[in-house]
Amino acid sequence: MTTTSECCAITTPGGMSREQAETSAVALKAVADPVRLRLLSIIRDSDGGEACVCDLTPAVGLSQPTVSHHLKVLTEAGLIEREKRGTWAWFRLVPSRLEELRAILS
Amino acid sequence: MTTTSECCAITTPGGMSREQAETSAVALKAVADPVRLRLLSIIRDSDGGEACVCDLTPAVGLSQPTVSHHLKVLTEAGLIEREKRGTWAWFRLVPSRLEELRAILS
DNA sequence: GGGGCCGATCGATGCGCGTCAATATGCCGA
DNA sequence: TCGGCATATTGACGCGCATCGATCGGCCCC
Repeated sequence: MTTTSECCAITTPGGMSREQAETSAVALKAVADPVRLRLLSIIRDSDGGEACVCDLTPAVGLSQPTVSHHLKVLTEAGLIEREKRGTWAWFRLVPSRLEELRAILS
Repeated sequence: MTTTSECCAITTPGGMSREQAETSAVALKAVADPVRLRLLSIIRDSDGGEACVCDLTPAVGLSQPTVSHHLKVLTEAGLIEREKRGTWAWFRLVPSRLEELRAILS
C-alpha cells in the first residue's frame, strides 16, 4: 500500500473494535440459522406468545435432541426465555434482545 | 405428543416458511462474522463512505485473499457495492439492504 | 413406589466455512 | 511492449457446527 497514488492514505483505524465485533457476531450467529429463525417465528405466532418443545419438534421436522440444542443456543444468546411448568418446558421471546440485534446493523 | 394434558394441541403450523427461513439465514450469515462486521463498519466510517482493499487489508490484519473473500461474500449478499476505478476496487454500503436485514428480526 | 413420558446431555459423524500460500488476471507507467 | 502492482481466484487445511441415536434426570399418574 501507499505506493504511487492517492489510494491507501493511512485512513482511519476507525470502525468497531475487535472485541465488539466478536460479541456482536456471536449474537448474530444465533439467528443466522434457518431452523432457529423458524423457531423464533413459531414461538412469536403461538397462542400466548409461548410454545413447548413438543410443539416445536414436529413443526420443524427435526429430532428432539436437535431442537433442544437450537433452543439452548437461542436461550444462551438471550433471545428466548425458558420456563419449566410441570413436565413441559415453555419458551417465549425476549423482544428487547431482538431490538439489540437490530441495533447492531448500523 | 398429545398425551395426557393441554400441551401439544396441534398448534399453528404458522411461522415463516422453510424457504423464507433459508434465504433470510443466508443473508444473516453474511453479517454474522466478526471480520465482515468490522469491514462494514470501516467502510461506513471512511471518507466519502467508501474504501478500497488496500485500506481494509491492514485495518483487519488478515491476508489480502481473505479480505477479498469476505468482500465477495458481502457483495453477493447485496450489502456492499464494488466499483473498480483504475487499479483499485472501491466498496460502499447499500443502506437499503441493511434495512432489509433489520426487518427480518421481527 | 413403579412405569412412562418430556426434555436435556453425550458422543460421533459429516459438512460448511474461515484462513492462507500460490497463482492468475487486469491495469498502469516506463 | 514489458515489468510491476492491486485485486481476484484456486486448492488445501483445520476447526466449528448441525444433526442424529443413545442415554440420563425429572415429573406425573396409576
